[in-house]
Amino acid sequence: MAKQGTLRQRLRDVTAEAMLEAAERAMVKKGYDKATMAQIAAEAGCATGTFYLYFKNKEELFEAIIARHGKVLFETARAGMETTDDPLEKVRRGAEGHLRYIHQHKPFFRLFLTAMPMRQRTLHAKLSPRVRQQHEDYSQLELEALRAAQKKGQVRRDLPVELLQQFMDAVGINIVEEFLFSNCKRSLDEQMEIIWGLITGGIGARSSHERS
Amino acid sequence: MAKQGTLRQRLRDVTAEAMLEAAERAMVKKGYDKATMAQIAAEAGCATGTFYLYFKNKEELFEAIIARHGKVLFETARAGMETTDDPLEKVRRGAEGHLRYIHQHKPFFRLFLTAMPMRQRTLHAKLSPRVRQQHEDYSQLELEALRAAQKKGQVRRDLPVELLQQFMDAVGINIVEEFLFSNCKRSLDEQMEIIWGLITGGIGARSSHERS
Amino acid sequence: MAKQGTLRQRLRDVTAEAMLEAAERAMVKKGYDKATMAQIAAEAGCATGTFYLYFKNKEELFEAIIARHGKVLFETARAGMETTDDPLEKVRRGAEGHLRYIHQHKPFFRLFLTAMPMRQRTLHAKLSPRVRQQHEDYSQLELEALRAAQKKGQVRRDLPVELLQQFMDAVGINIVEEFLFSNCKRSLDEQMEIIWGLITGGIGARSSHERS
Amino acid sequence: MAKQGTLRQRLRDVTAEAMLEAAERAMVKKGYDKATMAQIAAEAGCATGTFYLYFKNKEELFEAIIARHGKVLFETARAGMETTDDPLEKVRRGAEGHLRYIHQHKPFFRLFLTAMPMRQRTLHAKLSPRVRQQHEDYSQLELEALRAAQKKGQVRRDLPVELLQQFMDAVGINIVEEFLFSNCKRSLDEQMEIIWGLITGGIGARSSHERS
DNA sequence: CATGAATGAGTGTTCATTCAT
DNA sequence: CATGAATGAACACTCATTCAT
Repeated sequence: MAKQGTLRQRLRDVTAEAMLEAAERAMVKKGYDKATMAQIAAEAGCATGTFYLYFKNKEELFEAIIARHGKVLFETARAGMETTDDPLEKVRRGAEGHLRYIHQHKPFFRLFLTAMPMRQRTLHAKLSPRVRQQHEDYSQLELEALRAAQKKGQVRRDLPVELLQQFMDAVGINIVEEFLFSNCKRSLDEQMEIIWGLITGGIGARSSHERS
Repeated sequence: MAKQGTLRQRLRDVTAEAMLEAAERAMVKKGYDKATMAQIAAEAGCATGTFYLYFKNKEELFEAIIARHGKVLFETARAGMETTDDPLEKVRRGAEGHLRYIHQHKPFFRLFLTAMPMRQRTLHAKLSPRVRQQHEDYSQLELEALRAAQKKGQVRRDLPVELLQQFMDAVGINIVEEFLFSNCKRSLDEQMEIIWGLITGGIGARSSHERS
Repeated sequence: MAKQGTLRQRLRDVTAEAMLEAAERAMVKKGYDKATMAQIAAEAGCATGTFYLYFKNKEELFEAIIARHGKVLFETARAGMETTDDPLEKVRRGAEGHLRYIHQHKPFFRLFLTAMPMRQRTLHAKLSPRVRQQHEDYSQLELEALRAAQKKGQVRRDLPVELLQQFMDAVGINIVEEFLFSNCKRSLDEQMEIIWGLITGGIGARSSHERS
Repeated sequence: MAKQGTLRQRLRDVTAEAMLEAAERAMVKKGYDKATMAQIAAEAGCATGTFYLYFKNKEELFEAIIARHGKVLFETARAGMETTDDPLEKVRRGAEGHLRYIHQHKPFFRLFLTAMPMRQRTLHAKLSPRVRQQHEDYSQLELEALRAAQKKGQVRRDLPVELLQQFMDAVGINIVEEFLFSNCKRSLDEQMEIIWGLITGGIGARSSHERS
């Protein structure tokens, strides 16, 4: 019974995964609102009703798609952070992880930025609890690194870390948005360098500069 | 005839103005998509059909709302720029003008950022030609100021002014977005100081720093 | 008072006439349903409301247009009949009068056949009483002529005149319809000859044939 | 799979058939334009949306109704033609087939003649390709029969067969229209005899008469 | 589990008609 | 008489969701 349950569960997950992929494809093609459940089902090669066995409604379906990316995104970023001990470099590698993942999934992020169904684009938006948690966790790690960097004098001390983080997010997200929607020809590494240059300027060890 | 035309025109404008206000109120309340023409009309205290005497359709109605704000927004910003001759200060005052206006019209900008109907959130989005032009014009002024600032060594020279501007927009928009959607208690001036601090860091006269 | 009334009446008629012409132009251009009262008013160079001072509603406006043509059409046909004493020739000249008038007002008749608003195309349709009467009157004259022709052995006697008339109408109307809607290059006289040839065949003095 | 497909298809056809019948009933009652989709759905005992699973829109729904009748109408007429070898008799039986079918479906033909949605009443009107083809095919057969009849001296030779056919259509359609809209008490056979009598007169072997 | 036919509430838009000025 | 701004009922069509099979 237990084994069967597990097997069932595994099958269920595989199916759900396939459906998410199909739904993402359809939504990327048409946009969230204009992708009808019928089209999504056609893309998945199953009946409309079937989706409702796996997801409560269209919105939750989209949230699941987001969650699926969110999980990998934050895992990647966290993994990046752990490849070094230097606080500021931690932050940079985390950011780079983000950027790299987004780069590899441009169409989805275009969809995400463009068509969030709840129309709440802020980072604090009401995402699915799972993603929210993932974001929260990553956020904590980043804050810790920023605090350490402050201690080491790598970043300015006159502003709270929360604000520095907010600034980083702002720069990151919006510049990435530019890169996503414009036909940016710059390579990933060039982009990263530019973004990081700007961020460093903003959060950099100002006090020391000012002193000098 | 001319006078009558003027009178008619004036009445028309007053009515259109009132309708725009009502529509804005309704959309702010419900969001662009969910605010039905019926609700909007109710808010304006007139019949549905009446709106179609003044605006071709729902989308143009929204564009008119945007244009109405856009006009004042950019005029304010431009006026701010012209109160000084120092290039970098020009840029700062322009940005401050933006921020101040947005602050005074939070609900609308929440709507705007949240519910753009064409789902094109980039700054270069296809707005109504009028707004687009206004934005373009302001953009040119800002670029000129940035170039002058570069010449005077007030901002870094290693990046093209277009990129610096993009960075400023990114910071401005997204931080403002934060302020709009979170319950930010900071005063306008505090906000401006923070934003400008970060921006200055990013675009600041880096070359000299690096030399040192 | 009486004179003034007459003057007023004359002015009224002139105005109404102009409105009818304008309305016909607009409807011919767009079709009955698609010609909006606004467009019609624009064509007439007056306000929408003005039409409702002269005609109860759109349908009566159209009926008035029909009546205006009907009057002349039947007068022409009747006049034609009275230019001869031979019964069958009377009938022919009446028919020719019809055809000639229709020919000179193709656009209107296309409109009429195409877009009758009450969607009642039969000749016995509920036209405005005036036109109905005019049609009735002409019909009587034609029947009398046919009866006389029967007596003289010019047309078959085995069918009632009403049926012969019906047959004539049928041929006339539908062949004319063909001529109106197809790009018929035949001259009016050629057309008339063909139609009359067919009609003569149908109603012609059969009894003599049968004897032979 | 094939069997299932056939079963599904069969069910679909049955449903579509029922919907067509209901729609025809509703439209016959109210007229094409005034029969709303809601009323039609009520007549069919289903929801509005359901119709859109079977027909793209109201116009195609009507076209399907027409096509359904057209198919049987022309098949009946053709079958009638093939029951004899005499050319003129072929033509007569074809016409009789038409008349008989129309007689059995008076309400529909009243609707058809009254409310053609595209407002193109000519016989060459833009019907659905299927019906158009069916009409075309039958038309060809009739023309061949007329040509054969001309050769045998059964019908006049001084006019092209196309014109004779046009004449027949004209008489047929319009007389039938009369019969449909007036309260004609004549039996089908009587009607046919009359129509055929008139047609024979028009297209009859004139040349021989003229010679005599 | 899967299906897909059926649902029906919901919406933007048009336009003949009215009526205060 | 003339105006034309305002009206608001009416309608075709869509699509997320359900449920009998």
